[in-house]
Amino acid sequence: MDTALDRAVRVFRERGYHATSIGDLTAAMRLATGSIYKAFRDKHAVFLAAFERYTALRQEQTRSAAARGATGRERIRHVLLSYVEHSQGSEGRRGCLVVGSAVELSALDPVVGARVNAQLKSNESVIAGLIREGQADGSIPRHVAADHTARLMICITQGLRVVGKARLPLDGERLVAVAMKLLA
Amino acid sequence: MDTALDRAVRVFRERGYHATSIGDLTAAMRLATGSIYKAFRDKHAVFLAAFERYTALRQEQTRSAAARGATGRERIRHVLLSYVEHSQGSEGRRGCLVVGSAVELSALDPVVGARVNAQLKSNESVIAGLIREGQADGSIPRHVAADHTARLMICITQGLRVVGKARLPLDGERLVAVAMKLLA
DNA sequence: TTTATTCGGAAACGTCCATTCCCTATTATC
DNA sequence: GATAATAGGGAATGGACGTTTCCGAATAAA
Repeated sequence: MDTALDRAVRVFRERGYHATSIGDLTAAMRLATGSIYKAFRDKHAVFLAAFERYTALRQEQTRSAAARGATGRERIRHVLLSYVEHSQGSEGRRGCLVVGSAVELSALDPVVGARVNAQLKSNESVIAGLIREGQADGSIPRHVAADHTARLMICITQGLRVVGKARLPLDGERLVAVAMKLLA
Repeated sequence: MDTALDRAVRVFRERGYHATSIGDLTAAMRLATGSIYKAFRDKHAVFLAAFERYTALRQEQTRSAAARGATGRERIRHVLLSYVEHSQGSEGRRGCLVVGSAVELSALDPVVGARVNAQLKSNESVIAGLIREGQADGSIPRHVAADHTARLMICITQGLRVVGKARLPLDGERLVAVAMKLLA
């Protein structure tokens, strides 16, 4: 079931919600129509489950990226680098389910809207936490405004996914080097 | 016809492409079905025309925002401020047609994909031009990498639209103040 | 006044979609 | 070994969508 959901995640990331038909889902999930409707109430429920699974996976990936750094500053650098990597190439073209949901559904679907909002806030507080960590360990100056800088970094990460989906090439090292000025 | 197209822009921004039915368009454009199909080949053509009109309008708005500043640096500040303003409140909830198209259509619709790509590159070169302008007038240090900084700023602007659509509040002055560190 | 033409409106059509229903294996229970 | 229960597959259905076509009104030309 989880592998079927992973396949659903993939389709929703590529096509978005409305452009994904039940036929697309049956093909991708290798499940017949009836089986999908036995496991989920409707298409919307499949999407919500896929969204949940996607965010859990991404949170884990971000966590492990952060763990690659020793200081708060280095942790943020690795998180940003990881975002750039995920926004590039075939993975980038596949897109981010959070960004996709925010753009396509957030305004008209309160349930999805709430989850997107919660996810962005959660990501933001992770970044803000890393900034404060860096200020505690001395790798980030005290005068950096943790909250506003974190919010701007969220904008950068979400923007990276948009730009990546549009196939603009992203030079990870250089881009992140510029972004790190925000922590000066 | 142009006012009808403006109304189409509005619907597409709010609902995206796939969630907008011809019925939505007739209601918004105050045109009957037959009239729309007399003016445009199909729904896709309406969307393309709306996209064209939207980008023209936004380009003009950005231009006039830039004109509010005296130096290259100040021009960029006003452009960023203008983006934050447009990403907030009801205008923000309405969304950006470029971001929406990038996320929803770019990967599967080559025509739209090309236009989105071109639009992003155009915006990026405007920013890069302003950075070089600032370097010429002394308001921006020479060591700033115009191209990479411009690309990162595009990420910020596109990310702002995503975050704005998700209804996170944006403190324009503070956010832009942080972003201006990229020009240090 | 009559004819030709253009423009907008609305009904009609065929397709595709989400959802339901029913059938068939397979597993568990007695 | 027979039966009940469950899970999966696939055809059927009702509705909505994009598109086409036809009709009437208004305008311009003769």
